[in-house]
Order: sequence, then C-alpha cells, then structure tokens
Amino acid sequence: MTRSVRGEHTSVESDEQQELCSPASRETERAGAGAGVEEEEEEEDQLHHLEEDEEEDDEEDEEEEEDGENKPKRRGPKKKKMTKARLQRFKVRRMKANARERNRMHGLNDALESLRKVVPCYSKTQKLSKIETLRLAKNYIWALSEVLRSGKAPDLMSFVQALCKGLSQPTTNLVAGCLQLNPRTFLPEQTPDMPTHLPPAGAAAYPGHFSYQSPGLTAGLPSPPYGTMDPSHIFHQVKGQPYGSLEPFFDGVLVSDGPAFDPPLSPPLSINGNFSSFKHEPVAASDYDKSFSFSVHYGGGGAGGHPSVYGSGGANPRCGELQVEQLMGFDGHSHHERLMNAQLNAIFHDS
DNA sequence: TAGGCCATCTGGTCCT
DNA sequence: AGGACCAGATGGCCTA
Repeated sequence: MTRSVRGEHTSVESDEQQELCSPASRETERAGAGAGVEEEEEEEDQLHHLEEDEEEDDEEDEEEEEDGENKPKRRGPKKKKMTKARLQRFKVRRMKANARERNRMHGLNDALESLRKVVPCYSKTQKLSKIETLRLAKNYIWALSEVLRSGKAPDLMSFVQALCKGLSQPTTNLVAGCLQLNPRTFLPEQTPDMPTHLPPAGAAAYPGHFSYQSPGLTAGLPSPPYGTMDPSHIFHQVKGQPYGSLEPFFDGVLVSDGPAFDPPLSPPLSINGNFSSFKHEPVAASDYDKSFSFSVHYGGGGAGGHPSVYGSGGANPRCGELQVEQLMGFDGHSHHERLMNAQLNAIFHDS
C-alpha cells in the first residue's frame, strides 16, 4: 500500500521498558527515527552515567559475594541474584543493544529508501511501503532481466503487467499513474474463482507477454488484496491535464477524471519522451504519427526520447516497444549501470 | 473503528 | 564477551 509521508514516528514503551530505560532514552524514542544529535548525545551521557554507577556497584557486588562465601553452598546452577549492580549492567547492555538495533534498522531503512529511488514511480510524498518497494523492485528486476534474456523489447502492457504483478491496488495505481495509464487496461480481469494475480486465459493477447508469476504467489502464499482491480481503486489523474501522446494509442485506457495525483519526483516511469510524465506539455497531433513506439524512462533523465528502432509493436500497434536505454537512464546511475546500459543498447540495436 | 504500516524494545541464536 | 541478526510483541499513526 502506498502511504503518504507523515511525521516521524513516536513510541511509547511498555511498563517494563519504562522501568528499564532511562528518561533520556525515552526522550530519544520520542524523537523517533529521525532522532537528532542532541538526543543521541543525551543517551550517550546517560550511558556514561550508568557505566560510572556500574563501576561503583561492582565493589558492592564483590562485598556481597564475600558475604555469600560464609553461607553454605547451595546445589544446582548458581542463580545469580539480580543485584543493583547487575541490574545496572543489564540496563546498560540493553540500552547499548537498543541503540545498535535502532542504528541497524535505520541503515536498513536507508537502504530501502535508496531502493525506492531506483525502482519506478519514486515519490517523496507518496512513499511505497517497505513490502511494496521490495515487490516492485523484484518485478522490475525480473522485467529487465526478461528483456535481456529474450533480446526483444517487450510491449508496454506486458512490461507494466510484469511490474504490477502481486502489487497492492494502491501501488498498482501508482505505477499506472506514472505511466498515465488506467490500471484496468493492463491488469487481468478478476474472476471469482481465479486468484487475482493469475492472468486469465486470454491474457496472452499481448504479443511478447511476460509469462511471469511471482514465486511467492505461486507458492500459495497469502496475498489477499494484491493485484485486484476494484474499479473504485482506479488510478486517478489530475483533472484537466492532457494525456500526452498516449491518448491516441490508448483510447479508453486513460482515466479522465479524479482527485489530484501527487506526481512522483524521480524516477517516474513514463512512456516515451513525447509524453514524459507530469510535464503535460501538449504534443502536436502530427507528432503522434511520428512514432508508434514507446519507451520507459526516468523523468530525471530529461531526454526527450525518440522513435524506437524496434518497430511498431507488431500485431498490436497500441502496444509499443520499450527503449532499453531509457529504462535505465536516469541521473545518478553508476558507471557500471551506464556500461550495462550501453551493452543493452548494443544488444537491441544489433537485433 | 479496523486494518495496514511502522519504529522500537526485547530475548534468542549465531558468529567472531 | 560482545556484536549482528532475527522474529515476536507492543503501541502509535494514518487511512478507508
């Protein structure tokens, strides 16, 4: 599910946690994931104080143990008494572990955020959830590798279908939004007896259709709301905005009205430079005739796109071709990626 | 209000 | 022993 970005999360600890954790650490928690330097310093101070206390208590501890030697030894595993010192040590250990765990999770979230930026349909305001980011990334990798494997450029619908496999409705809508497509047109019809993620019998209508099924889904994993296309969840486009050059190809595909859509920043998945997403520059009617090909690219790349050399998409003139150089070409990609990009181009231009 | 998502804490396990 | 990793529990926030 896509979620709009909200304020930093706050947390309230359980009674036990409150008992164990210092006020300073609780303050840090209130600051949430974006805890600033001040809070971290406070926590460090707190840890320092606790460690000092610990040293003092160690002496106490030794005294207690000496006292214990005068008593008769008990059998069985020696159960250490939770002395004040041990309690303090425990607290310090836990606080350190908590801090490490927080950092670890922040690192994980940072990595996830990086992933969000390189999968299609990145938006700062309409963030994909973690699970949806991973699903979309998996689909994206699969779709791109399928392009490599087959050596053919897939048609738009197949590509989008592959991207949206197993995704929730909101995410599907988001992807559709990036493409300015109506999700109903590229997702299989839902039938009562068939899992919504499985393509219907007629799904092969698109030439070059990706015969993709999510491993997780084929394994029978629960995925209740994903991939269904309730008309009420259709992607909505900003009222009054032009469709760009998609319009002549996708009559009835594009959605005409709806609440405002918050456009993704980068890399939005768009089709061909002619209708670079969310620029909504009017395209002359004559331009529509120049190209029947589609390409997917990141808006950040800025390139205007050009007609594909791979023809018009065969039997289905509405389903154009994806241009590989624009699948991958957006600012910020590494040298390695550019190299790969060039290799992809070589493959496609040789074929 | 229920459900989804998230951050955090926590204890267990494994590894160095 | 200490750190990394993991999964369960908990509670807050947000949206339909």
